[in-house]
Amino acid sequence: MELSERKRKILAAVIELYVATGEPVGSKSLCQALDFHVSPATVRNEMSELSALGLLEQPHTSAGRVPSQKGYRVYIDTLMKLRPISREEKQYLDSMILPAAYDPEKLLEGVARVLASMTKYAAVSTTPSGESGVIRAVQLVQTSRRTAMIILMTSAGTMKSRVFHCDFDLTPEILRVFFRLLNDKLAGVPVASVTPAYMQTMAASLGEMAMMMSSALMAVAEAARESMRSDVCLNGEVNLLFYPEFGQNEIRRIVDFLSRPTELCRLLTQKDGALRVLIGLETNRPELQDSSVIVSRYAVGGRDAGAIAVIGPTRMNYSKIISNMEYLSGSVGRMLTELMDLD
Amino acid sequence: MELSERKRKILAAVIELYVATGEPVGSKSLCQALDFHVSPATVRNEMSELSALGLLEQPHTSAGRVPSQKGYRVYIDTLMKLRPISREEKQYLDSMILPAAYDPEKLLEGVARVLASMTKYAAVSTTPSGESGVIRAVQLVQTSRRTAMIILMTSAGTMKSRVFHCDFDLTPEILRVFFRLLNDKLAGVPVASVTPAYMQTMAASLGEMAMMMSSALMAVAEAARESMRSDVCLNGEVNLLFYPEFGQNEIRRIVDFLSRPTELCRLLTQKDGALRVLIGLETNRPELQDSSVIVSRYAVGGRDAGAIAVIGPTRMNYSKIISNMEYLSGSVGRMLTELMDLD
DNA sequence: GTTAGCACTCTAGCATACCGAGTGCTAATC
DNA sequence: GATTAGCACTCGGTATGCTAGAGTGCTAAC
Repeated sequence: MELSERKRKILAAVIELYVATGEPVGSKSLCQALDFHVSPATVRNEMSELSALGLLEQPHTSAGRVPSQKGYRVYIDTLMKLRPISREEKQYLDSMILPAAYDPEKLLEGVARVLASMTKYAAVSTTPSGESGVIRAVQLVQTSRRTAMIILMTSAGTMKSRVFHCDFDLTPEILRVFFRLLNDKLAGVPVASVTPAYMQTMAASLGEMAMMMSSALMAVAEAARESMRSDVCLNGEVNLLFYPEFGQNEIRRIVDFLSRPTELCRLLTQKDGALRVLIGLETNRPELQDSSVIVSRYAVGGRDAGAIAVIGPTRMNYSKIISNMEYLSGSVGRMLTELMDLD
Repeated sequence: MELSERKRKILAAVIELYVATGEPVGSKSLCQALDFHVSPATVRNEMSELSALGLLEQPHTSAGRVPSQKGYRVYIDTLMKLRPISREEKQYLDSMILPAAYDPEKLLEGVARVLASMTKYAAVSTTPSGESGVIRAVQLVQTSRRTAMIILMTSAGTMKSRVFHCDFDLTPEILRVFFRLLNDKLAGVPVASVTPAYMQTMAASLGEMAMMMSSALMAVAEAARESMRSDVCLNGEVNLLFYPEFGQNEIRRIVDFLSRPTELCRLLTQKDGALRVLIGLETNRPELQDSSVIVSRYAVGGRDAGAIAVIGPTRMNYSKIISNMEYLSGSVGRMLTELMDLD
C-alpha cells in the first residue's frame, strides 16, 4: 500500500487534528491545517479514498472523518516523526523518580505515578520478578528489642523485607551470628528453591541454633516467596474520566479490567521488542477496544525484568509519550541495575 | 425536637430503604418495610410532617422522599444501632493488613487499600507525622559494595530510609563505626531540629570522619525531613464510578478534590473525637455536597498520630462502616505502637 | 386518629420537526 | 486530467409536544 505524498500528509493531519480536538475532522478545517493550498473538495476526494483504504472512518454519513485503527497503525509505523525527549522533560522525570531510587518497589510505584501525571492517562508498572534470580544477600535490621527485619536481595533486582519476632532480647552479637549464618547458607541459592521445606532441612543442619532462629528462617522463606511475585502498580485510572470519548460505562469496563492483575500482567508480557504500541483491539481485549496501550519493557543487568505501560484513549499523543517512555524505562533499568550493583 | 416513636421508626426505615436502593422512597413501599401495620395514607401524613421538620426532602412534587442532610444527622446521632463488627470481618481486615505490618508507610497504604475494597468507596489514610517525635535509632544496611541504606526511626512511629553512596568500599568495620557515631549523636534528638545545618555543625565535631560520612549525614538529614511530612494514601477512587447518584461531573469534582493532598489533609485533621461523620456540606467542601466522609483518627503510643477515612455518597451504610473503621484504626494504632516498641 | 378515594403534579420516555455540519456528485475551470 | 465551485442529500443533536405512571395532598368517611 503506497500512499501518495499528499495522502500521507492528509492522513497525518487528520490524526493530529483529531488527537488534539477529539472531534471528527471535516474537510474545511483540515484545509486550514495543511501546509499547502488545496480546496475542501480536493481534500474530500482524498479523504474518501483514504476511507476506501480503511485508514479513515466516518462515525456517520454527515460527520467528519476519524482515524481507524489501521490508520493509527500506519501513522505510528511510517508517518509519525518521533520528537526526541526534551531537556525539561528529562529533568522532570528524573526529579520525580530519583528520590525513590533506593527501593525497587517504591521506584516502580513512583514510576507509575509520574507516568500517570505526565501523560494524564492511566499508568501501570510491574516490579521486577525474582523468579529466575539467586539470593545475593540477606540483611538484618533491629527494629525493636525483640523484633528485627530481614531484607532479602536477589540478583534479579528485587528487595523484600519481613519482620520477625523472638522471645528473647536481640543483641548485636546474636544478630551478627544470624547474619553470618544466613548469608553463608543462602548466598547464591536460587530464590525459587527457598521454600519452607528447604528452610526446614537447612534448620536441621544448624543444630541448637535452629530453635532460636526459626522465626527468622520463616521470615526468609516468606520474603523469598514474595520476591517471586511481580507486583503490579496502577496509577491515574481517574485520569481517564476526563476524556469525553469515554462514557461512564467504558470507564467502568476499563477500570474493571485494570483491577485484575493477572490479565493486566499478561497484556504487559508480550515479549517482542522493547516498546510496543497496541491500538484498540490489537490488545485482544474487548474492554480496550477504544483504548491504546503503550508498553515499554525494562531490563535489569541486561535481562528483561519488567514493564511500564500507559493506557489511554486511542486518540493519544503517541509521539511524545513514546519518547518519554523510552527514556523512563531506560532510566528505571539503569537505576535498578546500579542499585543492585550488577553493572 | 422530640419525635414520636412512630416517626423515629419511619425516618429510620426511609433512610435504610434509601441506602439500600438509591431510589426515593414512596409511602407504599415504605409500608411494607415497617414492622407494624399502617396504611400508606398514614405514612404519608407522617412523612409530610418529617418533611416540614426538614428531615426528609422531595426531589420533586411527585416523587418519593429522600433523607435530608439533617435527617441523616438525626439518624446517625440517635436512631442508628451500631452493629458490632463480626468475627469474619475482623479476620478479613487482619489478614489484609498483617503482612504489611512491619513498615508504617506500607501499613497505611495497605489500610487504605483494604478500606476501599471492603467499603467499595474511596479511602484515604495518612501516615504518622514525625513532627513532634525524636529520633529513636538509625539503622544501616549495606545494599552494594559502595552504597548503603540508612533507616531512621522516630518515637512518633515513622520509619524512613535513604540510600547513600561512598567513593570507597564499605566494610562491616566502617559500618559499625558509622552506626555507633550516628546513634550516639542523634538518639533522642527532635526530628525537627535535624536540618542540613544541624548536620553540618555535627560534622564539625567529627574531625577526620566528617569527610567520609558526609553523604551518610546528608542522607540522614533528608530522611529526617521526610519523617516530618505525613503522606496521604488514596485508594479506590474508581469505586465511586459505580454509584448512580454520581454523574461524571460530580466524580470529576470529587476526584479533583481528592488529588489535592493539602486540602484533603485539612479535612482529616479536625481533631475532636476519635471518629467523626461529616455529611454533605458539613465537610465545608462544595465538591462533597453529595458525599459523606467518615474519619477515624488513630494514636501511636497514646498520641494522636494520623487518620483513616472513607469518602462515599451520602447514602452510605454508616453502621457497618463505622464499626469496621473503629476496629481498623484501633488495629493500626496498636500495630504501629508495637512496631515501635512504645508500649 | 386512621383510612379510602380521587384529583393533581411532575418526570421519564417516546415521537416529531428542524437546523446545521459535512458529505458526494456533477459540471465547469485551469 | 486534476482541481474546484455549487448543490442536493444525509444524518445527528436539540427543541418541542405528548402520554403514561408514580406519588403526593386533600377531603370525607370510618
